[in-house]
Amino acid sequence: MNLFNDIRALVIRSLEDMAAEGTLPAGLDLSAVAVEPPRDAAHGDMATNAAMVLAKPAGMQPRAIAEALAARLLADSRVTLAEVAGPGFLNLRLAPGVWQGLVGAVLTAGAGYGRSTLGAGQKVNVEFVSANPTGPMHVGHVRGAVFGDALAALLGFAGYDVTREYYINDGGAQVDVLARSAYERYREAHGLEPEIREGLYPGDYLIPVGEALKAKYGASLLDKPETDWLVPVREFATTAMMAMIREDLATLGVRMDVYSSEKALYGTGRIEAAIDRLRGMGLIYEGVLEPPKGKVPDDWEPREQTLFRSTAHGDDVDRPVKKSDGAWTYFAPDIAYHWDKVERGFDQLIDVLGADHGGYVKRMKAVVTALSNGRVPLDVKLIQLVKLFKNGEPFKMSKRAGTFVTLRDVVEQAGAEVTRFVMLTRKNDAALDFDFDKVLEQSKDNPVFYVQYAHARVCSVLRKAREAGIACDDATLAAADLARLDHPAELELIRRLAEWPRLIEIAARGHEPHRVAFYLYDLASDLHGHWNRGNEETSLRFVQEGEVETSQAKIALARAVAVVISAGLGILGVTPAEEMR
RNA sequence: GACCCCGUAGCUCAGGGGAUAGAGCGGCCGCCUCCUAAGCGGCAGGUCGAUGGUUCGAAUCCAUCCGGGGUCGCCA
Repeated sequence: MNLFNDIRALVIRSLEDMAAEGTLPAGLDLSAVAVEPPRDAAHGDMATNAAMVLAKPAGMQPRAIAEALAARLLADSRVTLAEVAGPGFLNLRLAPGVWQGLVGAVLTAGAGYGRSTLGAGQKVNVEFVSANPTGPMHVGHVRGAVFGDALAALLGFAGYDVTREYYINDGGAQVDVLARSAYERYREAHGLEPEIREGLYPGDYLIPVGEALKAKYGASLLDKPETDWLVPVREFATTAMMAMIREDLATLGVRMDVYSSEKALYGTGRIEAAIDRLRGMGLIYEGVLEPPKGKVPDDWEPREQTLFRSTAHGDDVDRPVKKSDGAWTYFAPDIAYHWDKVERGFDQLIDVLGADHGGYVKRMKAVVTALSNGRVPLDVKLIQLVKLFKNGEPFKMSKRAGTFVTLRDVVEQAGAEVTRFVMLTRKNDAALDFDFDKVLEQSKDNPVFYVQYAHARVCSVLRKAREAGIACDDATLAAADLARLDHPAELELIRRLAEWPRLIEIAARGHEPHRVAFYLYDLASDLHGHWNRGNEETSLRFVQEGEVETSQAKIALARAVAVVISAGLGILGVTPAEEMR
């Protein structure tokens, strides 16, 4: 149920009819024809740009097209007014019954209102978080986790078949560092002084891992060379870290469908196979890179490496897949991993990465383009920094000192739901200020509270109505005499509800879950405004003393608002509040 | 030096090529005998960083500059 799509379909059909009867030339491209809410509500309910878009290709005056189109649209019972305005807009007014009927449709569809078939069941893989398994998740990971999870939910709502996936970076040098760090804690568990050298992970979170190693291995790993204990300790520690990370994610309300391991790609021949495939395309060669201009690293010296010709697909320089010592770079298993995703049949890949990985985007896109023969698009969403504040003062964190702010710190202080909502009140590529005090403030300055309050107000109305003996289940409300919703303020609120399915499609197409948060804020604002109008105009209050049928119609509207807020919060991973106390 | 992101009201930010560019905060003025005033309404505040270009139409797309941030072979 998307009224804008319905009316657009009507416009398109009318244009095709006009072409068939010769009013318009045949074979026009109608893809740019749009039906949108006008900027100014005084212009009408909906506006189409058809006449302006088609004027040139049709070789006609915009006005002539608009007028002919208007005449046709008026033949439809839903359209009550169609007038040409401005440079050639066709402004439409719809019959009140169309809007009133929407309230019933929302209540009938319930949580499904706004669901779209846009995705047409296409398989989309959203890879997000992918934090190194070397410690607990910190605040920097939180935003990516929330963003990825909400994006996945949004795409699911828009009709895509979504897989949430975590790529475990358990194959590189950092997990060896983890193993050495854990080994020191193991020694500590045996009463020895741990040597947390420069470069090791100093965090306390490894102390229980050391204890657990002692419980499992006793003293058998003490005084052994690293070559003896590195592999088992690494295995043990990464498993422990991943268990911790899964718990962290659960704390935030994030659940992955698939965990993929980098390490599992080694020794299977899949990295080699992926590189060979690229080699077969002429995209792998041995060569020496130019030193970067401007800022040359101190220890730069030209070396021959195995390179991927990413410049063939839009990158700026070719990228090494092997280090000078012959080992794979991080890039190589990632190539194999993305190939694996392509092979698993995904129609679209999305990687959610920290903004500091921006330099990685072009080569990754080049890989996916090459390995899928251009079939699979990869969209990389870069997540900007979160700056923490407390009482307006910057909140410092330092990973090196082991005193970084963890995901759990954030969730314990702010709560998972508040954290999720606030993290989505900015576009992914804009930095975000997160103030522990502000996000918990119970006032309209706090968008989480503001939206929750709107939902709670509707719940309050329903409680009052039930106390007054008015039946308020959704089925009854949907069948109410909705024609009684004839006040301009009521119709305005309904128009906002009508935008919800459209908003979903726009947000899904752009991979922009923040739009949902902004929409909910606007909807909540409309509800609060309407509520207060009831102070002066008592006929606008939802519960009308002694008038059951009118009350039911008005309550149906309130309930429809709550249904949409609830659905929107659901996408963001937030539970709607029944009351604010 | 190259690449990526950002630049919109005093501040924080929205704005899928459309009409007179919006919201919140801050400032000023109002609204509770009344379903939650934890709220609402109004006023003031803009050369959309700059200059060109594409277009019937540009904050939006392209180019070039300016300013801020990030990244830049053998880390992941």
